[in-house]
Amino acid sequence: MNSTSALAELPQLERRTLSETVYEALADLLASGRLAPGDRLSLRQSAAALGVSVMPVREAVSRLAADGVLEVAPNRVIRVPVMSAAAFRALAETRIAVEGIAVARAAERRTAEELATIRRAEAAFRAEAEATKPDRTRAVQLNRDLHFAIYGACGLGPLQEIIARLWLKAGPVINLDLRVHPERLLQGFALRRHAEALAAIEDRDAAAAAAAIAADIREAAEFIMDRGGLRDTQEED
Amino acid sequence: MNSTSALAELPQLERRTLSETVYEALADLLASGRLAPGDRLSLRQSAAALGVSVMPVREAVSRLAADGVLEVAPNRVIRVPVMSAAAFRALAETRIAVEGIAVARAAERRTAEELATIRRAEAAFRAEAEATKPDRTRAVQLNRDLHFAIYGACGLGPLQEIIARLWLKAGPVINLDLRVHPERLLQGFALRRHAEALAAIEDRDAAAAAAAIAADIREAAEFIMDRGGLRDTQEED
DNA sequence: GCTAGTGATCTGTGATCACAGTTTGGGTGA
DNA sequence: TCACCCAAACTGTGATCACAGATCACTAGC
Repeated sequence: MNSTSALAELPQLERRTLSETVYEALADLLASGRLAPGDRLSLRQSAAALGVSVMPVREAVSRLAADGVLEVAPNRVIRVPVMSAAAFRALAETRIAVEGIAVARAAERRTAEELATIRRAEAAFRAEAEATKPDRTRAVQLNRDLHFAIYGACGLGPLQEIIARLWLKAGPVINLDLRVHPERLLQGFALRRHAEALAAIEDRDAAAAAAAIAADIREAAEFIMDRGGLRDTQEED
Repeated sequence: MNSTSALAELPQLERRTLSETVYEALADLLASGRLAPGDRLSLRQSAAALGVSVMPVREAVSRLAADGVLEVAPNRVIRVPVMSAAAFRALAETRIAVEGIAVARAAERRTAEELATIRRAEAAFRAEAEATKPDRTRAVQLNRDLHFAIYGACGLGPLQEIIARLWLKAGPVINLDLRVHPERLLQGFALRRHAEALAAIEDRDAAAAAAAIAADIREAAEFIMDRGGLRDTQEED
């Protein structure tokens, strides 16, 4: 060992377990709405589809189930929870409260670089949403990127993790709705709220930023609830 | 089937898996501070101690690890995370923000019954704390009961789950400190803040209730940080 | 023609085995 | 006496097997 100082600079390469990979694959399926509320999941089938044994899938599913993103019925059936309108409303209100805190803090504490990142993310989403033929999947991803660019400036790691879990939980409902009613994208509600949030963050106006994000969340939730996008009872697919 | 109406009254008995039982056992160990930051955990030893195979322990540990309550080092060593002072501060600030929301909502929405429950919980904690020879373990449990009696009145299920996870994460640090410095209980900080919170909830004064809980959390956190209760680096036990 | 029952096949859960990587402790070398 | 090294025992991870319970298609009986 002749150059210990050089070795110290080596980045600690993270150990990726199969379980983690499977978790991310499932989480992506849920966040993008390809797994819809009520859809069932089989350990063996998922394992076969992913080319692994059931073990990693078990661990990933149990983590998702612990977060309420999946649920195992007393029949031992794994499925994406079917949220009642009341549950969805409670989730939306929780998001408004928690994400409101994050945005408010972000507005107060954002650095110039963080502001630049947020601005870029806003522009990227705007470009996609205003495109003549917007790609919904991409728009969803860019919307997520924008929100988390904002939350990333709040300076509170635990809060960001909480929000990530809330998004995972709300993801299937929101993205399923977006697949069925893509016109919501075109109405530009989100665009307006994002612009308001960006302006407020530029001005370091915490209250206005929180209000903009709250309106963004509330309008999307109300749109979905008005459309009856929530099934009160499970349907067969 | 001659009495279908009677069958309909049967309570849906929940299925308890071994993993769940193990999870609760480990969570209790962590929440009560019997597992301290830095302590290591072995799957096989835990399984042997609980009289089960490693499988249920694996699932329980993976859930705990997903919540950041346990961590698996790149060496594949499972241990209770050693929080830096900065991480602990961030956790405390997150708790102040999130639990502040819950208390504020509880103050506005609490029913008479919920208020009675909170009042009883406050009296129980006070009785234990003012006892001539208070039982620390019991006091910790009663403190937890009081806080969650309040949060239970906020009307937002997802928010309560978030707070439960935050408590699980902070539990080892706080309760370890309480074991080392039991005198904090006697100084009555918590008692005063609890009384303030109770009074504010009675008056439906959301801001005052949030301030009281914020002070409760902040004072406990500052006490711990002043005492140097946080190890920046791991120690062997 | 319709319902009740029955067996094959699926489900998740738990136990056990196999494996690669890590830690550790005892011994051997200088 | 100290440093090094090697082997045994441990670690979590993944695969496989066994099992009880649930589901579903099908058939026997009315």
